[in-house]
Amino acid sequence: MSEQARIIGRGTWLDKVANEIIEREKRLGRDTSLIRVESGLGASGIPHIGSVGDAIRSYGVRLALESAGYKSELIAYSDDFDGLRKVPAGLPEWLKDYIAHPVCMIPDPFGCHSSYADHMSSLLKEALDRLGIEYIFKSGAEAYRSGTLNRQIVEILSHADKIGRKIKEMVGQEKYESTLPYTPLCKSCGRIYTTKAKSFDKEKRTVSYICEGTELGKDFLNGCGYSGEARIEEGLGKLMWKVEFAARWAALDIRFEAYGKELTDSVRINDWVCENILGFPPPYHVRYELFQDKSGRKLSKSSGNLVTPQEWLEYASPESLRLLMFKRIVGARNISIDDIPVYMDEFDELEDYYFSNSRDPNPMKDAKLRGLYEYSMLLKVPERKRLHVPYRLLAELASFAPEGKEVDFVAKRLSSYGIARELDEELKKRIEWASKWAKRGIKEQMPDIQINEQTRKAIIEFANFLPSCKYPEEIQSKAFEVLRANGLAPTDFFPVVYKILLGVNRGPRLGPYIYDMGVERARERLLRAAESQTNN
RNA sequence: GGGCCCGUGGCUCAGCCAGGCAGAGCGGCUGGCUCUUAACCAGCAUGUCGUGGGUUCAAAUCCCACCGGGCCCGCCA
Repeated sequence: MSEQARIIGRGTWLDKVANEIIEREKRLGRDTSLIRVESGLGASGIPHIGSVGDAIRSYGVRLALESAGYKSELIAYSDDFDGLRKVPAGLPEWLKDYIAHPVCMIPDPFGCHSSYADHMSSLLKEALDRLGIEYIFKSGAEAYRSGTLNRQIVEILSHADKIGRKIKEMVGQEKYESTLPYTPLCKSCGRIYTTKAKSFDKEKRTVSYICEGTELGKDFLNGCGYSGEARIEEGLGKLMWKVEFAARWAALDIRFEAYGKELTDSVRINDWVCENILGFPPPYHVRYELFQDKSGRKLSKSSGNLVTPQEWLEYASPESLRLLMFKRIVGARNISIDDIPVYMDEFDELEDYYFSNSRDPNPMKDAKLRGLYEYSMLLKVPERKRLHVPYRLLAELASFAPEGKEVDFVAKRLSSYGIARELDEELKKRIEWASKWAKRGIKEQMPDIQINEQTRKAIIEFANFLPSCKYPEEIQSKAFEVLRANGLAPTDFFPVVYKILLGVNRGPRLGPYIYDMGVERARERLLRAAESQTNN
């Protein structure tokens, strides 16, 4: 119990993992002058929040290793030589002609990058850059081309029978008892996966193959019938997934890699291959749950619940996303863009804690909270607390701010509430995030309003008076003047006005609001609404 | 067939990985401020922490079994 009470590093799971890696490396007696960690970058589809999550977490482990006094670096390895398995939802139909072609050899459907893979991994790299994640980029295709994996490929192919039997034993898959775990790029049709590797010539370092087709999903994909030989040195072929990680780990000297739970079996086999065929103790692993939407379903483009890092960073700070990933590794997380305010405020709370004088009575929790903050800031802690304004307040204010004037409008409000006196860059960014969030996906539609004759008269009268108003209070007074003159109660009048201007039946004090949005514009909106009712 | 996750106030969830008085936001309700309207202020929650066992001085948290919901693997990558 006393040894359990020891605080490791900064008290987070990142420190615990780093510590376990270090202990293990010492036990193995390996050189620890550089502890390299890896994260895979998928290149077969639009990157979602989980793809960057893997990299963010790996980078966190890197920081924790360095924090413990060990040099470390993160390799971001792009699977750009994988074949396209299906056309992702939302991408052009013509891509189906490229099924089973390596994604690095498919044209970019968006037309802005040199290939499909380049486009996808650029999105990922851009997100990582914005998140302050440092990494060394490696392209899988380039690794094959340059011979990085040659030694491992030869070892694996030389022991293919042994590996095939082991795979059968471990997961029951029989395929590799009769096929080499290597898929050459067909010299005739340019596809991988459709080729079946028949035999390996260790002397010539070639694989002979026939392009005979393969099952992909539910369909069978016909081969082109070509048969030929692939030389390992040319890099025109790749290892199958059940053994590819192992080759990478050994070739790049990887000591840690996290993985999502769907890869469990694959990692088990790769670990075995790494250890027993390549003689390299496999990296230390942590397994994490996949990110799901609020109803517990998998995030996917076709379900329309995809959360991309780009989207997140449009509405929220990089540190909020880093916090989400660092907070814990265990358990599943249901995430949704709707919850952005929660994550933003959570970060502010953590920052408040960090800079406050009160301490959690449990030293471990205290350490963890402080550590979590430091890691979320990538260990670059500011001098003092930044200004915190509840995200929902910003969003609320921005939601009825006149279009294009959100920042000024919200800043003015905050100032009048005494929350924030001046508008600095930090606050400006926050307002922009909250404002985009609040206004996301709203369709410009005239709300369905019932206006009775009395109210319509009052609204028209009020609207026509607006252009002559010079002060907010003038507008406010006029509103009451008009509604009384027409024998209306405030509840007959205001909700309708708000509904027309904002789409909801409540809102900010009317005078200043109309003043801010512009009297001409308000007049036009009110008249249009009042008149459209006449026609019904 | 194998593995995993989730189940906490009306709703959405945090807390669980390193046990220490059951929490937050939203919604709702009451009152204040306001020329009724956003914001703001004060107040309001008798919660089987899915169920049943176990460990412990102490369990939402750790262990076992079960129930309900969901996911992954068992093609391929």
